[in-house]
Amino acid sequence: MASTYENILETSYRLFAEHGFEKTSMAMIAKALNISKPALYYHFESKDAIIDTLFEELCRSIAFSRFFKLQDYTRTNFAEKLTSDGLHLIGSQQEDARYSQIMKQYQALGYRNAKYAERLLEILEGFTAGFAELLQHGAALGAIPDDDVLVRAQMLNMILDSIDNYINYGFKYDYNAIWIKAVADIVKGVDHA
Amino acid sequence: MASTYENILETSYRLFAEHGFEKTSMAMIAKALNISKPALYYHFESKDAIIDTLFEELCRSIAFSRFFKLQDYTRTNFAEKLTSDGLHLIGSQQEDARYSQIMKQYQALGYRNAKYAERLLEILEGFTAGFAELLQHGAALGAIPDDDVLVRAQMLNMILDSIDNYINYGFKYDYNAIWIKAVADIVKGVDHA
DNA sequence: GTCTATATCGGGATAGAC
DNA sequence: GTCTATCCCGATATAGAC
Repeated sequence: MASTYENILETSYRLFAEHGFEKTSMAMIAKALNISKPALYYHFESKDAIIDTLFEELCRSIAFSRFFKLQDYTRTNFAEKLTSDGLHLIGSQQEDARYSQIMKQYQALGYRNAKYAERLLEILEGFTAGFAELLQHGAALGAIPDDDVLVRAQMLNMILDSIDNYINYGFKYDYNAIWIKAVADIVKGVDHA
Repeated sequence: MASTYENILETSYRLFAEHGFEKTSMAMIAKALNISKPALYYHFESKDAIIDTLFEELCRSIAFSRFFKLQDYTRTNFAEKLTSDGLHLIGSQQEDARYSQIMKQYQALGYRNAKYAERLLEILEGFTAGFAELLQHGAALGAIPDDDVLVRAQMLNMILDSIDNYINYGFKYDYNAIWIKAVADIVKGVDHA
């Protein structure tokens, strides 16, 4: 049996994804949980506190190193591994529609509260840095060209981020083909014997 | 002297970009214009009506064909023209910070009102279709390879969309280099004598 | 077309009992 | 930890005069 605290977070997450932060009132959350508003306020001092807590949880769950493990990449499997790790990430986001919907709202919150914008930028920068490190590693292995590593990393990051967004928009692009081609363009220029 | 109607739209646009739709009250808009709230309601029946009108204006101003003109592309200038047209679009968005901030809010609105989401998808799809047509044209000219035209078009669209987003985030990527490399990857595989 | 004044509603948040 | 009842505020929106 989950604690009330956890139930609140879980239900809030669902309602926020469905209706947005602004249109989800404390009354709605309470009703969905079959508890009263003051009971909510016992666990969280404000609606913003719920939003904040969810945000911190989400941020912790996103990290480049959770999806791309540098030590597994070798000269011969580099392109193949980069492809499959990316496809795995794409697949996991295609399954969880709520994730992108919530994240987009935190982006919007960034206007009024710099904290959100900064934290999200950190995550994106983390991915760019992760790709840069990975490509550097690949270049050192001789698996990919060693020029323009940063620009290549930024492109991979953008493509992956876009794929995430477009999935959320409901586009029926062939994301796997796009990612495969993106990786192919990155590794292009090196022969593999 | 601009009409009150136009002044309302202009001022609303500015305030919405600065504070967001929800935190911009009708009272704020009225005050900024030195008119009263009821005067606002004379011109627009609701706050949503202002938001809607701005949205329609914005949508009309965005069209693939405004930036990329098919008839100007030839076999020899194809890559060069695709690059410069894209850079031009990127440059114009770097100058207008408000544009992306407003657009992101309309994206967020899409949750509760499908109309916004659908219209924005139409625009994005218009760009993808535009790139597809352009690349098809380029392939017919012999300027670029003729395989995977759709995937290539989707990638260009994603990169351009991402660049727009990242500019808004405040990232200091080298966007010109990214776009140039994206175009180079697209045209790769064809010799130009 | 614009004003003053006001109605009305829904939201977040709290007091105090159990 | 949870409840009932209530406060308070700010928002949209309107009535009716000028």
